[in-house]
Amino acid sequence: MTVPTGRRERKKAVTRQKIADAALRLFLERGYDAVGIRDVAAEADVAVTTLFSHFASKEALVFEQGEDFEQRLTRAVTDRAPHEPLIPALRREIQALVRHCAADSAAPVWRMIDASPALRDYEESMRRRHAESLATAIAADPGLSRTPTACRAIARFVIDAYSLARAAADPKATVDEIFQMIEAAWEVTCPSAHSTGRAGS
Amino acid sequence: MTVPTGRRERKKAVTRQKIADAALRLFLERGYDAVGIRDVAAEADVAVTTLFSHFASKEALVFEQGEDFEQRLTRAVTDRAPHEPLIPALRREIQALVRHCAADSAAPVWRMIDASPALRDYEESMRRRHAESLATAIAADPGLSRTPTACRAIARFVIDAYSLARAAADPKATVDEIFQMIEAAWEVTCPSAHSTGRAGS
DNA sequence: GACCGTAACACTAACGGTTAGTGTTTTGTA
DNA sequence: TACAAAACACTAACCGTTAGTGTTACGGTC
Repeated sequence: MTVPTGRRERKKAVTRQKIADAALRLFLERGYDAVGIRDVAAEADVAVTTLFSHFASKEALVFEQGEDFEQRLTRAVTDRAPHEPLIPALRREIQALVRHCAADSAAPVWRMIDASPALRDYEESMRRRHAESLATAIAADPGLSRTPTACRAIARFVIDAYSLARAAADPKATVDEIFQMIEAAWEVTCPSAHSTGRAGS
Repeated sequence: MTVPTGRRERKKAVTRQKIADAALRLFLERGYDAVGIRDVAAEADVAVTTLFSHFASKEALVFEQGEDFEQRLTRAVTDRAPHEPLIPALRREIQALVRHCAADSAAPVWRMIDASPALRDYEESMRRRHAESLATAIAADPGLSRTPTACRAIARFVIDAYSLARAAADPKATVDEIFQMIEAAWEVTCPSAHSTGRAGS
């Protein structure tokens, strides 16, 4: 039983945060590649092995924090209004996510990520996992009965939109442009014949 | 001056092939993760540094061989018949590439790749570079004047189709299904008028 | 044919991320 | 209070990769 109440949990969270803070501070100060794991561990005053018991990799020190990404996308699907069409809901969420990166107080972090190939690769492979979750969420919605392949494809396209928009000069316009394409791609997968209208349930 | 005729070039190519062969043999025998760089170097009877002067990384030992991928895609764009539409040409090429992986004598290699996260990640980040080349090729075609964003998006979608199809139970059908979506997405970017669904910004 | 610049190759040693192995302390619960 | 589990620490290593330093073999030139 035992609701994992917990002092231990709290201490663990504190240690984790201490590590994450130290890492981010050093990374922003000296640059991601110029800071070693041993530096971070020393700065956070923990052992290297302790660091790795909290974070799976060096890259995770950057990403595995308040990243709602996956949840926010799947919830944009599952929690949308009863008859709201899928694609606009996703577009709105992607817009919000992109805005959050571009104009945020956390902009230096994203500049750092863009500056390091290791971090960019890590992010992309993360996003691929997110795409799979998103595909599952879409496939699970009884209102839109599409093939698994169509769901997976659309999920990838949405992630592509995010990825391209984040690198673009005008992120907002980029999202809009790509989502027009996604909308068209989605409608053509509609099971009930095809025309402009969508079938809903 | 001097077509780089060459005994030296030949010897270099031989060494490179010797390394690649040794690597592939060991990888297939014991599994990619169970074989170290030092093992490969020893098997090929070269020094570790020599190995790395021929291949940029361990993963490159698997991929950096007869991989036409990038060229084949860009050529499918640039070398297609004068008035042949873009998307069907790309679809044909992707079909060929997927078939080549799935039913080939080289199937064990692809099974090995799918079994190793490191290799999968490497492949994906490779494909992303390929997508950029493809986008450039599409953007350079004077026959289809689309925005850079539309070109980049379509290029990504095409790569997604390849990626999803390779993992699917029925690759051919998967390519066909996703390319119907891509076709729709591409047509909606046509510069020659048509009512836009909404106003954008 | 001797000569020189260059590129391939080798060897040692190391660096940086990551993990195994082995305790030691803390903490929740019996 | 005692015990099991989990966090934490430390050493030492593994593995991919690179720097530094030579040595050798080739190709083009005089």
